Amino acid sequence: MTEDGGACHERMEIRMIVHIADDFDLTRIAGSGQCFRWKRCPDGSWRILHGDRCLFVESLGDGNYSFSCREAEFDSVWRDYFDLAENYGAIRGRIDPGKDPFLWTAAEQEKGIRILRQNTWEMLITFIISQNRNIPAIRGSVESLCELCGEEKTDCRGARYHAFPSPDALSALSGAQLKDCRLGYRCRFVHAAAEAVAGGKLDLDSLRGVPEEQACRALMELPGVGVKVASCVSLFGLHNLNSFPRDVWVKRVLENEYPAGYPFERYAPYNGVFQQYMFAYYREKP
DNA sequence: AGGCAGGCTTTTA
DNA sequence: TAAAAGCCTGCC
Repeated sequence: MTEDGGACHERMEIRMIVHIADDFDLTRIAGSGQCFRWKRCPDGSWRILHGDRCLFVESLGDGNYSFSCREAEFDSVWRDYFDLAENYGAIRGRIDPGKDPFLWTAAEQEKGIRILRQNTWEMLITFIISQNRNIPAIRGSVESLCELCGEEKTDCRGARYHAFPSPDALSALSGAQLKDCRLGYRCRFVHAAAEAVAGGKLDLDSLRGVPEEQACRALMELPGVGVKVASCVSLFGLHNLNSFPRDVWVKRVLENEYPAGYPFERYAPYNGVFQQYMFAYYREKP
């Protein structure tokens, strides 16, 4: 039907249609500051990189989505990545608009966000990089790292991409190479984290399922990992939905909207989900 | 002892 | 020029 601007190379991608009745807004997830390797394609689909995999997802409306994978891969990889077993509508339903109008508005406005189950190692490096930087700058550095030492792959549309670097690949980089990724003073933090994980001193898999506070303590033994970065790794990499990262925006929310204190007990064990609504909502506010 | 100011690299708006 | 999904050090 419509020509592709003359650049219509044949697509070999497999497509399957998935119906998702629960919250699932690709644009909001992409903008929520938890993933830095999603890219919107000119055709409106999203290219999503996860580990060494690449997926294209597109919203078709009415809760239907096109996924560029077979059912087996959807079931074994992406259902988990998108946390589709969790009911985010029900989590939002725990907010009483009368008791907490601010959080209710934030959640209503940012409806569609989910907490992705991302790779713990990738989250550790990404959030070490994130400190004192805005989201576009974080994206740039992560992408540079991946191009520098991530395995080169080809996606189902024939384009090249780089997987996130392995701990070994990253720990093998020289200081000068890391500097080229515009990491600044975070260079030594990234290198130390890569050495710790590659050398087996820090076993990220062993942190799964352990209490959030214990996991954060272990992460904070790394230089450059404080409370904020550790809680991001806990929430986005270990999927501890009660972890509550306090960045500058969330601190503003707590100061401005909850001067008498925020009711953490009321929202356990989903404090991290509500944190995402508040973060995204406040960041977009004029 | 624990709370706080200042510094740190670079990009973005 | 200030601020950015912060952390570390040194000082009191």
